[in-house]
Amino acid sequence: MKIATFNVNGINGRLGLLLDWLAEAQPDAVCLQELKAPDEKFPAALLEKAGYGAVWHGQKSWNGVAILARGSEPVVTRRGLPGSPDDDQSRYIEAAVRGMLIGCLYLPNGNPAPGPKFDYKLRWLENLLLHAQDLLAAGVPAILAGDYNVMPTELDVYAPERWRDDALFRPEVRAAYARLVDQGWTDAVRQLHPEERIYTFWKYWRNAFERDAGLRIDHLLLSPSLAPHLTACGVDRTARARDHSSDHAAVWIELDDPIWR
DNA sequence: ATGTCGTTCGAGGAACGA
Repeated sequence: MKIATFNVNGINGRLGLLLDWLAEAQPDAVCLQELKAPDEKFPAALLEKAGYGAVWHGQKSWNGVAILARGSEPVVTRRGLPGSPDDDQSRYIEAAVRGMLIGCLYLPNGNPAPGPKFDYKLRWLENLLLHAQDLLAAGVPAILAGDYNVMPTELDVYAPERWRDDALFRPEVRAAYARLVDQGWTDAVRQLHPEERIYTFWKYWRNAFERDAGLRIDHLLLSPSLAPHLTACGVDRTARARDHSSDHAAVWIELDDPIWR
């Protein structure tokens, strides 16, 4: 079973790109972030035509997350993280897909730091950690995938010294990410490629992609029951290389158990 | 400090978030 995460940076503005990528990559399940579209403008019919059932949690202008499943309808288990009823930003959706629970998240950027946006990011992280702990306690096969807006280590940044004070790399957020992983989650890409420089995002500015001046901020975390089934992973750079692409590439993993095919 | 996008509002291009 192939599961991917892709920050599309505007689902309607990049619909052609998304459909091309789906046809080419053929993922079984996909987490999408930054839809930048309200619920009523989610292109469900076109995705259905492409063979994907979908659930979504939209928002006008900003944020917005969705989960796609090839040949089936994801069953929503929650929209928004528990413990944050006053959070009006659409950044989390969770659904059951083929016997596993998929949490799709778009963590706050948090810049400028320090400041209220950074505080919001830290609060959001703490809520995520609480929920992630509950998922592990429930013992279900689960995956938490999305745009974390966190580079976990120096290996995940093309120029660590320049990002030291950025909200995506500050010690507080790296520590929170490390605590999340320490709960028992497996960072899939790092598990298979512990030493390799792998990026998933490149700014639009200054030919960052061409220079490979990137960041690894899109992650797929696997619960203990899923981690042993991880067989492969990758970053799809071809879509990022196209004109008018998202600033993120899609990241995918492959799980081997026939139960999940 | 800079640069580049998508989106909104509202009718051209600025503001905002990333």
